[in-house]
Amino acid sequence: MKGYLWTGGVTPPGPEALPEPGRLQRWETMAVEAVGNVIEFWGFKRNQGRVWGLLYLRGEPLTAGEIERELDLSKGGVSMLLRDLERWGVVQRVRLPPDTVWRYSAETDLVRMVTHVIEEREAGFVSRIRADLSEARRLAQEAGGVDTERLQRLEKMATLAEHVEKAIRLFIKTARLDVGGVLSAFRDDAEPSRKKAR
Amino acid sequence: MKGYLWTGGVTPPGPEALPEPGRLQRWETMAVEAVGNVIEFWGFKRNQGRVWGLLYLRGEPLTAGEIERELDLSKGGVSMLLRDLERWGVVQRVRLPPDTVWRYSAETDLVRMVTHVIEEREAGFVSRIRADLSEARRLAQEAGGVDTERLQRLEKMATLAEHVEKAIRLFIKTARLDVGGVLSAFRDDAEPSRKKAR
DNA sequence: AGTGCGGTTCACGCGGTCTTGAACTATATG
DNA sequence: CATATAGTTCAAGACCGCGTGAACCGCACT
Repeated sequence: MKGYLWTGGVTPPGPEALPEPGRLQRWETMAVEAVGNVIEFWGFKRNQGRVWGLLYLRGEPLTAGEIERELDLSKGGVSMLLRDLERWGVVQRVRLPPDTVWRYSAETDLVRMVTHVIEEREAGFVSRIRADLSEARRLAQEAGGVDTERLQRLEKMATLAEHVEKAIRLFIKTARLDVGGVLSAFRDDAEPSRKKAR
Repeated sequence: MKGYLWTGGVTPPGPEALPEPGRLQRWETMAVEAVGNVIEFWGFKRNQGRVWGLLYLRGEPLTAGEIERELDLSKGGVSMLLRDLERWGVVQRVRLPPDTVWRYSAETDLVRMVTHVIEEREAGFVSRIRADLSEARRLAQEAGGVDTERLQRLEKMATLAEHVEKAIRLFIKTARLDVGGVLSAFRDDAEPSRKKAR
C-alpha cells in the first residue's frame, strides 16, 4: 500500500463477486491498464488514464481514497491526477447529498478531451515551427550570398510543414467525427441521470 | 579538432555571413532546430531530426565529422544517430570514389519514414490494446456475477478502441497521400544534380 | 609492424519527468 | 475547542532515456 489511508471498516469477505478494496479483479485490471496505455501513447500520463478507466468502468462515483487503494497510488498523486482530469472535463467532482466527501465520476468524452488537448498542443507547436521556418528563410535571404538551391530546400521544408499541419488537422477532425458516433452511444445508457455539483 | 572546411558559397568574405566550421549560420540553425522539434514531436529523437535537417539543407553528403562539428554532438552520438537514420532509409551512406571516408546524404522521404514507423509502432500497440480489452471481457464473463452494466461499459471501451484505431490508420493513409504530392516536388530538383553541379 | 583516422560500442552521468510522502489547510464531528 | 479525516501542495527522490567520452575495432598508408 502506498499512501496512508484507512477508511471504511473492513468489508466482510463476501463471495468473490464482491470486489474487496485494493484488489481489482483481473479483468478490471486489464481494462484499466489498457486505458492507461492508450492514454500514455497519446502523450498523457499513464495514471491519468488508469484513473479515468477505473471510474468509467465502475460507473458510479468513487472517492479519492478508493481510487488510491484500487490503483495503488499515493494520496498526493491521486489528488493531482484528479485535478488534471477535472480541469480537462473528463472527470466530474460530485458530492452526494447525505455524504460529505467528494466523489469523482467519469465523463464519457475522453476522446474529445484527447483530441482537444492534442489539437491545442499541436496548434501552438506547428505554428511555431512554421514561424521558425519562414523566419529562417527571411534571414537567409537577408544575409545574402546564400546558394539559391539551398533557399529552395528551405522553402520546401516550409511547405512540407504546412502539409503535415493540414494532415494533422484533418486527422483530428475525422477522429472527432468518427468517434463522435460512438460517443453518443456512450452517453445514451451510460448514466441517464447524473447530478452535477460544483 | 577544428579542421578545414569547405566554404559553401562563393561570397566574398563579408562581415559575418561566412560559415565557419562548427558554427552554423543563424538561419541554418533555425531550420535545423525546427526539424528537430518536429521529429521529436513525432516521438523520435530530436537529434535524429537535426541531423537529417542539416543533411537535407546542405544538399551534399557530409562526413560524420562535419556533422559532429556543425551540430556539436559527440562522435559516438553521431554514429548512432546516423545508423538509425540509415536503417530507416532516410539517410544514405555513400563513398565518393576518390575519397575513402563515408559521407551521408539525406533522402527526401522523411515523411514516409515517419508515417511508416508510426504505423508500425501503432499497429503493434493498438492491436495489443484490443487484445487486452477483449481478453478482459472474456474474463469478466467467465468470472460471472459481473454487473451487466459494467460488461456493457467494457464492450464500449473495446469498440471505442477500434474506432480510434481506424482513425489513426486513416490519418496515416491521408498523411501519406497528402504529403506524397509534396514529395514528388522534393525529388524533382533535389535529385538530378547530386554532385554540386553549377 | 606501427601510426593515424574513421567508425562502433557501451557503461556512466546528466537532466528531465513522475511519484512519493510529509507537512499543511480545510472541513466535519463530538 | 480538540480531534479526526479529506484534500492540497511541494520538496526530495526514484526512474528513465539520451548523449558523452573513452575504449575498442579495422582499414589505409608508410
